Order: sequence, then C-alpha cells, then structure tokens
Amino acid sequence: MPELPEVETTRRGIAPHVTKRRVLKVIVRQPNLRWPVTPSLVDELPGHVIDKVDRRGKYLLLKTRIGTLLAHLGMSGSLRVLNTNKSPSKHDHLDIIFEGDRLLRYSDPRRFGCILWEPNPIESHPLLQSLGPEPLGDGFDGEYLYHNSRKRVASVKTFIMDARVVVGIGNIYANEALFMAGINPKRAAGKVSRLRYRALADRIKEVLNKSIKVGGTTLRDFTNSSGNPGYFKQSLQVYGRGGMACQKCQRPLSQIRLGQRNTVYCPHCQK
DNA sequence: CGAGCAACCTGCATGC
DNA sequence: TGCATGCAGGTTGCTC
Repeated sequence: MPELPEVETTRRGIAPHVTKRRVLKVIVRQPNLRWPVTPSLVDELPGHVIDKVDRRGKYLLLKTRIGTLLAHLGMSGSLRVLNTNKSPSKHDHLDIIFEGDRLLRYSDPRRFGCILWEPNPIESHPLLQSLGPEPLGDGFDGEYLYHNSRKRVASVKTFIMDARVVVGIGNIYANEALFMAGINPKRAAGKVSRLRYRALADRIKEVLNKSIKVGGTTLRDFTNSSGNPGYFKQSLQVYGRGGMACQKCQRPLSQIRLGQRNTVYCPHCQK
C-alpha cells in the first residue's frame, strides 16, 4: 500500500496524537508479521512517553527515552488513532494504548509489515543501515543518480525503486516520475544521461511532494490515521492506465512486466 | 559486486 | 454458486 507519501501522511496524522503521550499498555494479538513482533516490546514500552515520531524511508520511528519502536506498513498496513472503546477486527494485530482514552492500532491484512522494538540507538539498526538518501532531502539530486548509476545494466525503473539507491519510491511513483521525465523505464540505468537524471530527480521530488500535499494515493484501502483516503489517485498519469490513451500524445500506453512489477509507460513520449 | 527472482500472506477481480 | 487463477502499494535473501 504505502510508498513514501502514504507513510509520511501516516506520520503527520499520528504525531499530534501520540507525541508527549505516555504508553499504558501494548496488546499483541498476532505477532507473526514479516518478522515476529519483538517480544520485549510489551514489557518495555509501557510507562514511557513517545518523544517524537520520525520517518526514515518507509519506516516510522516512534522514539522514547529508552528505545525506538520501528514500524513498516508493508503492502497493506496502516496505523490509526482510535478511542479505546473501538473493538478490534480481523487484521488489527497490535494496539498501543495510551493514558487517557486513545490508542494507536496497527492493522495489516497481508502481514508484510513489521513492528520491532529497538532499545539501542536506532541509527545502527540493521534495517536502516544500507538505506540510500531521502528523495526529498539534500543528499538527493540528478548528480547523485547519475554518479551512482554508471555501469549499471538493470533498468532505470528498478534502479530508482532500490532502497539502497534512494528510499521511498515504490511502483506507483516510479512509473509516474519516469513518465513525467520522459524516460523509458526499460532503459539501462547506466545509459541515462546526466541531464535526464536531473529531470528525473526533479520530477521525483515533484510527484512525492504533490502526493503528500493531498494525503497520498488511495488505490483500494489506504487511509490516513483518521480513516480518510488520499486524493492523489486522480492525478496519476500512467499507473493503472495500461492500454488507455497517453495524456500527452493520445497514443495507447504500454503495460509490461519489469522486475516482477507492473510497468506502464508511453513508448512515444518516453525514450 | 550486481541482476533476477522466489518467498512471505490475504483479499479481491476475473473466468470457467 | 463455486473453484482456480492471477494480481496487488514492499523487501529480504537466495542463486547465478
């Protein structure tokens, strides 16, 4: 479900409700996520205050004085702030109950996400170790992409979706940014010019920023922390539109498989 | 080292 | 209606 804009939407939604709040209790109903929910979470988090909600790539970091809760939403996960009287349904795997009448509920039908507890400095967590720069941060631009793609024969789409290269760009926004930049997704990453990588980096920033502004993309079931959908779907130009007319040239969009992922592009506008 | 792919799991749309 | 199939927003970890 979530790429960077959806995770950032979640972060902004939950932050005001959990920051400075003290955890009363943690309830785990289904520990078998991508990795087992860290068992000590239930014993260690209660009694402590969430100081800050950060994001690194698609990971959410709930920081306390004694450690960090690291959450990933996988393909179908969500975090919502609810009243404690709301009873859980089938895929509501974990609750963090706060003092007062609020709880943070993790739901994830496919269970590709994770909830981990890390008592040590989070910067050294293995899952965060090999992540590339934030696409909306200073370390990311066309020069960076150009420099790191030399001699790479994999497709440029696979390249920008690799979290070791740059975090946060999933299948939706990779398709969109390549269309906006006029680059064929099949092109070898190492054969894209410096000039065109500048355009690509700019379009990546643009599409992510615009999506965050409207609460992300809701395809079937993504909702923000209050249960509302995101509105970027209506702005998508190629994702989910294989066979339909290109919005620039009116020719039909091609749909292919690239690195096991559905890929839509315009053979006329993207070279 | 990089590239390609199977795997994790459930829900939903489609076709017979 | 029922069943089989294929597909979905992500990422790791295996093989070559």
